[in-house]
Amino acid sequence: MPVNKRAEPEAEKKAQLMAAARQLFVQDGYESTPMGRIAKAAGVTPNTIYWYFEDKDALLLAVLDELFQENMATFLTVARKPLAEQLLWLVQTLRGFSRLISTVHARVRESKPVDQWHSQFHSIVEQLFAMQLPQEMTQAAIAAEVRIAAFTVEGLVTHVLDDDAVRLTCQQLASRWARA
Amino acid sequence: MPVNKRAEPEAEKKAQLMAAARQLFVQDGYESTPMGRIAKAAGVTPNTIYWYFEDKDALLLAVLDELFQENMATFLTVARKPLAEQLLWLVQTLRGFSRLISTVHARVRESKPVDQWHSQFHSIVEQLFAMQLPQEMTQAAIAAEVRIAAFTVEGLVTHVLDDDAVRLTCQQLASRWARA
DNA sequence: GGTGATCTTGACTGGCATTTAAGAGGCGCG
DNA sequence: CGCGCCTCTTAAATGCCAGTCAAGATCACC
Repeated sequence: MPVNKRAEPEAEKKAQLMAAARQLFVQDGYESTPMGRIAKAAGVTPNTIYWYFEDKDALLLAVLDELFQENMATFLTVARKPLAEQLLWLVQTLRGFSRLISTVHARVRESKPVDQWHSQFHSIVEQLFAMQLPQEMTQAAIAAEVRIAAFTVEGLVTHVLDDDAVRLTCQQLASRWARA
Repeated sequence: MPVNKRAEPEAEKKAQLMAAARQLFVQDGYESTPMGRIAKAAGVTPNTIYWYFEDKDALLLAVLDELFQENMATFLTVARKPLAEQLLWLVQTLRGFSRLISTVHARVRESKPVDQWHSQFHSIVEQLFAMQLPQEMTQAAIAAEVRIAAFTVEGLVTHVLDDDAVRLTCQQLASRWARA
């Protein structure tokens, strides 16, 4: 039996709420945006959000998934460029969501779903990098280098740094693999 | 005019509150420990804490300062060992306070005092590392390497990893400077 | 033993996520 | 057509928490 033949299907309403949440999460940070503000931005009352999302955490995860999918698509554009450039692209892209990145790291401890999302995100991104490192390296060395790269990216994203510092750090990081 | 000739001088009471807060912050995390619980652990009412500390933030900073001083003293023990060992020591030490590290990074955005503390901490630690890198490197390269090291340490501290992974990553990181 | 500074407390405020239960509106079936 | 049911929305309430306020209690010194 088909349900939901309303003017505005569930998926659409959900997307609206996510758009409002996303904008505020990115701009003001997850912790600093009350559900009430998201609701107002979407033109509903706070409780309505709870009909579409289990809780604030679920809303966060939905936004994270959306952002991930969008940027994964964009990544294909730079996937064949040199590693240093990919690194720089990644950092600059993530910098646009630095508050969200901080939030994820903060919430990993208290929210199992966020923890899982975070683990999966790391797995995918690290896999993507690992496969581009020189074949001569041992598995252990590759794993270590990947961690160094991942953590450096995170640091560059979450700390206040000027663009030069970011660029130089990416270059320095990549220079390691060029001559190996 | 001498004040505070009470049985329990201000400094002592402050230390008690800090001890209670520290234990709970490290164990449960700053965000998950209400002032009330700290108060109960110290045998007072929540409001008493506010006589000794401006707010929860100030209490956090006091604990951070204490931790920093204590561990800075211990650092002198390993200061002359090879860089890779210093790195490993640092990571293992900080891992004991990983929740606090996450909290600092999360709060940097909303609390100027925490931001300042964090900046100063980075300055000192990075300075300590920079001076041990090979003299032949350019200033820019040193700065970049230091950032890579600092961010890698942070990543190793705040992410869930087994000891082997931590050790291998430190070695790999340090191997860069050995042959330079 | 009174006076003022130092400390402690209970009661309160305001913000927030989330729950509960009561509505409003459309859909299909008799 | 109308009646009940599922879908959606809401107002009102709950409970937790950081922080404020104003009234005590305790002490140090005169």
